[in-house]
Amino acid sequence: MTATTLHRPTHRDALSLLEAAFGDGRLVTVFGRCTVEYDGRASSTLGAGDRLVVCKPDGTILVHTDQNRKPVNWQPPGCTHRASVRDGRLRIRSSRTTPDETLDVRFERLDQVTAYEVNDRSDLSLQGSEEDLRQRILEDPALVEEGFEPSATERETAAGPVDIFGEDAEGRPLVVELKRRRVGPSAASQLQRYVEALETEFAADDVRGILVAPSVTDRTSELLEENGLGFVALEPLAREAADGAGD
Amino acid sequence: MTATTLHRPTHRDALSLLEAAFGDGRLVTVFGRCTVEYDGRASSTLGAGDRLVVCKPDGTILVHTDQNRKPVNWQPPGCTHRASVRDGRLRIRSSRTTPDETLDVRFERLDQVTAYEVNDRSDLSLQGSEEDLRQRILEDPALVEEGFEPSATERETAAGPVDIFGEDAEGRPLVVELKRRRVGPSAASQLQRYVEALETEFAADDVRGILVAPSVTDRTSELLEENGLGFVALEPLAREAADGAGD
DNA sequence: CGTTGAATCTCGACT
DNA sequence: AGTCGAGGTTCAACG
Repeated sequence: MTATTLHRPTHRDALSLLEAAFGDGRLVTVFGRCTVEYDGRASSTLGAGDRLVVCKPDGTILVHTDQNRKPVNWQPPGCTHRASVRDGRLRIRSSRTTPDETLDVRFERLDQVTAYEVNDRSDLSLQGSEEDLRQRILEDPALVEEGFEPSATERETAAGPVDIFGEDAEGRPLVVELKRRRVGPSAASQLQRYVEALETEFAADDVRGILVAPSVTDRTSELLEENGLGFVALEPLAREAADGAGD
Repeated sequence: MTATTLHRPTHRDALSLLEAAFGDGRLVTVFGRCTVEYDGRASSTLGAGDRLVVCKPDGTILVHTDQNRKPVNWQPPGCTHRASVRDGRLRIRSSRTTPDETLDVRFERLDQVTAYEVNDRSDLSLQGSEEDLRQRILEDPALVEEGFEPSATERETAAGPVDIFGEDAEGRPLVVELKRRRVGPSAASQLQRYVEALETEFAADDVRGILVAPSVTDRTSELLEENGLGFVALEPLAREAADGAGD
């Protein structure tokens, strides 16, 4: 039996299932009317309402309403779940240290409690990250510029590490800043700081900077021009139709 | 009845409940063995495993494994859920446009399907945010410095909007940058850019900058000194024991 | 441990 | 719809 369910259980019966499930590594969902209090890095209170509470065997707890991707309250992995009954009401408390944080869920009404046995050894395979973009360019540096020769990634500068560092066709230092999606002015000023840091380091004034991203905002485009920085439109994934690539 | 549950249903019975629930705004959970494919801003594939799938009436879909706070796959609010049966297997597809994104969940085994009616009008009350820190300072500007007189929040500069702008006891322009938690060098350079932008704007060289945060890293402290910027240790919430406030 | 930076960031606010 | 900035960001990598 991979799923054990109680419908409209008493708070004590719910407690029994929760304690058993916490003990043997099952994932638990509780649906009902509850209030939630959190105290830790910040603090919050949430009045009564119907919510889906998910307790994972790794110590994660999620409180979901009928809206939004983000849980309205939560605890990260590594927390300790404890269930109890106070004044005849089920309470789930999840806490951790460093930092000290506590989440309290008090149920006024229980609609359903379920414990699931989970078997999942499969890992997610994701494409389209900034890392993919880096790989793409290192395999074919001409995507940035004909004659570009990368010499290092994550090279340290006084302004922080740069994504790709190398030389252009004429032997000038070239800094490449990567962004996996459309970027604003912050990326341009970050690139400018790298260029300035390297010009100081080399006591030179011919360090070049190129921003590689799918597209940039208008203001960013101005900033790049003002600072003599370049831009190359490139997406982390090669698309069949390069429809909205240029901007 | 706020919760309707099917145990080990046929894929067709599950489809019926899903279609009904999607139609009348219920929240649905499906637990079973499934594969997941995503394509949109990035793309991913996930092999077969046991997962909890949550479909919210606002168009959110979450695929949770037994680990981590983050769903292994998801779609944000505003998506359209569609359920179907192909080759005798339940499939849930959630998609949207701008950007084009699709999530496909195919079930090999169904353990449980539940539809919940959710009533939740309660709003979260959160304390300890940067907004709280701003309030604290505007109510008592001396927390930053004796004689500080704020004149504007979110004042625009060439380097972007500054958190709090005003004058010090001697009438010099003063920029305050707020951070709700311990900060790194980026906050210091951001503040420096504000000061420089305002010195250009005023054609002056006496613009001051103060960083307000619970604490700063060592390197950041150096950066602040180098640039003649100030630092005030302050937390968004007044704590009973100001234990780790100074740094 | 803390520190750093990406993320299918999410989310709200504002233009 | 696009842009911007905060977040109890989360998360993994690295020192």
